[in-house]
Amino acid sequence: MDLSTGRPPSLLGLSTYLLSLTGKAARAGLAERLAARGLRLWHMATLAALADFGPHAQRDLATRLAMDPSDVAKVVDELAVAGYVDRSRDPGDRRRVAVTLTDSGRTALAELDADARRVQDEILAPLSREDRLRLHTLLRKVYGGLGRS
Amino acid sequence: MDLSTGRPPSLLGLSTYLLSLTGKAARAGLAERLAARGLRLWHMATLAALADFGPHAQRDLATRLAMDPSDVAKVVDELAVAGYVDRSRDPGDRRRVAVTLTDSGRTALAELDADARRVQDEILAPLSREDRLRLHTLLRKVYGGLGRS
DNA sequence: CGTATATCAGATTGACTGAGATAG
DNA sequence: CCTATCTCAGTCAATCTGATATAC
Repeated sequence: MDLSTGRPPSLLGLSTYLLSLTGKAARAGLAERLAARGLRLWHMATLAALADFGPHAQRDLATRLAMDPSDVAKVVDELAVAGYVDRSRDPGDRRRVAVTLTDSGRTALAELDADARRVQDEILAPLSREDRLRLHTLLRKVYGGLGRS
Repeated sequence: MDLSTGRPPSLLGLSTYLLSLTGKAARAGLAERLAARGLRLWHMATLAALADFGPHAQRDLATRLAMDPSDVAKVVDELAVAGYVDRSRDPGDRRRVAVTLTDSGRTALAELDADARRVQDEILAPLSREDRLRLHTLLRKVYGGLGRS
């Protein structure tokens, strides 16, 4: 049995299969780096949302990142324990918990972003600078169309 | 709180993040179609491997598709129950179980492939024909580089 | 009273681990 | 005796459900 030819060509002919494989590799690569810091992907996404848009209620974090509200509670709790975010009750609506990025959190995010770019450099190593730009543009278009149909 | 701006721009600037999102959408879309037929992604991948390369020992299927041998046992068993594959002991090495695609399996695979192409058309809807070819070429390059470093 | 937010416990799923049975 | 294949039971992590407490 010759396995040198690798995966089924009929699957490799599907762009969506390639998207799935490369996306999984990207995800796994970054997850591994984050794990070395005791964090997971949701932690980084949450910090990024706070850095880009300022304080959020937890419900709004869930909406923005398409994550489950019950998981937000846990992730935010872990970030608070690490000192990366502060939590405080919204005085105007005491059901809501305002989550704010700390200076320590901002510093950590910068390191996570550097990690992410290192992983990206590894994953996209076969592409020239121009190819990387082209790929990014195409993926943005595809991303923009998700959630319709 | 304005959530209309969506996900964090600092993440959307990462091609690997976009790969992860679009890959997940592709995976979920196909998984949904397969679920309607009582199948999962591994079932299709297994059928495709058998169609492209002929009969495999289960160990070789695991190697080719990078799937866990213990999961192969279950997937192949389910495919056998559905009548899509036949199992028989290899006379030359009676440890090995030769898995062969049946006519019924080949017919089913053709339908699954049609499903996959429909999902792909939805996912890649924002792209022109030329863009789709470009994307495919770029993804093949990226795929070809996976597993080094 | 009905709805929204946050939180928790538990179900579910996919991927992986370890051990045993059979064969080389 | 050691290794390879197949199989099963169980673990682990990520995701999602349901229920509860509090506030609007």
